[in-house]
Amino acid sequence: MLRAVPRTTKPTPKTAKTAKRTKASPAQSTVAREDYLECILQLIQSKGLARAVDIATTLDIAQPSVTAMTQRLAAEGLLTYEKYRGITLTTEGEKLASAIIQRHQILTRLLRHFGLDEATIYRDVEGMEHHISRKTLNAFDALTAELDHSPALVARLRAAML
Amino acid sequence: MLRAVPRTTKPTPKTAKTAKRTKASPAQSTVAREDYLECILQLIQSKGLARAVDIATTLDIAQPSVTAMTQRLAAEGLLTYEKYRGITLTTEGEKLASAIIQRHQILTRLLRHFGLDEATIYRDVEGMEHHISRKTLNAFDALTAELDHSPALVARLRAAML
DNA sequence: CAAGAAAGTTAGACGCAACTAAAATCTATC
DNA sequence: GATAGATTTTAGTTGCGTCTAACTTTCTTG
Repeated sequence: MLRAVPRTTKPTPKTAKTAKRTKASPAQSTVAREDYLECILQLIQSKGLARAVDIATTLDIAQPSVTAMTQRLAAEGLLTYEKYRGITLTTEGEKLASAIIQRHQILTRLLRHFGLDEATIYRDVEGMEHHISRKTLNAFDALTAELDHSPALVARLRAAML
Repeated sequence: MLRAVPRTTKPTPKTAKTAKRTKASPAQSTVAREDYLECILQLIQSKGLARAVDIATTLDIAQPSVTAMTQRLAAEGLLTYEKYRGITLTTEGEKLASAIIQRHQILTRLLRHFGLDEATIYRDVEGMEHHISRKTLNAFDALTAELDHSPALVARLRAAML
């Protein structure tokens, strides 16, 4: 049984937060959106076009979900889309997608220095990539450059990880 | 107008995926869950108890949301909870929360080496922490140790970031 | 060029995690 | 010990991103 606790802990300093929650602005860049854009640009680059089937397979989601998201992205001006026809990224969408892919690569290059298995690298990058600021990304990029030409450092690192 | 595209791109090698989507297992550790656990343990450590008001303030969410999540976490055996009384972490919940906090600290220590503003560090850590494997975390930890006693390396890094 | 197969879409539903408004309970104080 | 104020919970919605089933359109192939 838990005993009730006196409420006299302190007047609860409400210092922490001010912003009252950003009521879902229209074209907010969410995780799923970024995954779709990344996938779409990659398909276009590798196959010349991005089909719903392939997007669904790559992202491991059902096809109707692709249609739904495609329509959202179109409404937000990130891609052009015509029923039963094809998908094209707008200039804005392509710029965004490129940035996403670049971010993905920066992260991947960094993690590769640690001698992790590719599956782990992939999962972690997939997870982290949507939450990294440009500033931190720059730091990771610089770090990767250092590791690139410091085999000794990399060796020490890997040794310390065991 | 978009022209339809011939479907002869290739038989679409379905190599990518096999697992058919893990239908939401009962006690899956999601981002929100981890945020709550982290917050609860920190409140307990700093104030001696975790009240719903404080959790709500800290996480910047409404109080009813705290109640809802508290009940879920209780149902999953991560905490003990009695209506209108208090919250206690179970052994399992506390272990999990500790790991989450440790992960948070490892990430924070790494990012601090890059000379970023605290707000950026905090946001990025908050974002990334839920998506990093133990393996990568170990690497980050080793990396931090290296940076700790290599001011020259840190200096080169920061210079490269400008 | 007419099936049949493949791809895409619509419709309807669900789970998560949040919200507001209103009710219930607890604490403190007179 | 009653009651005002703080805290917590219930009830009812919402939006996102997913799903399945069923339907439509497009492509391929004999």
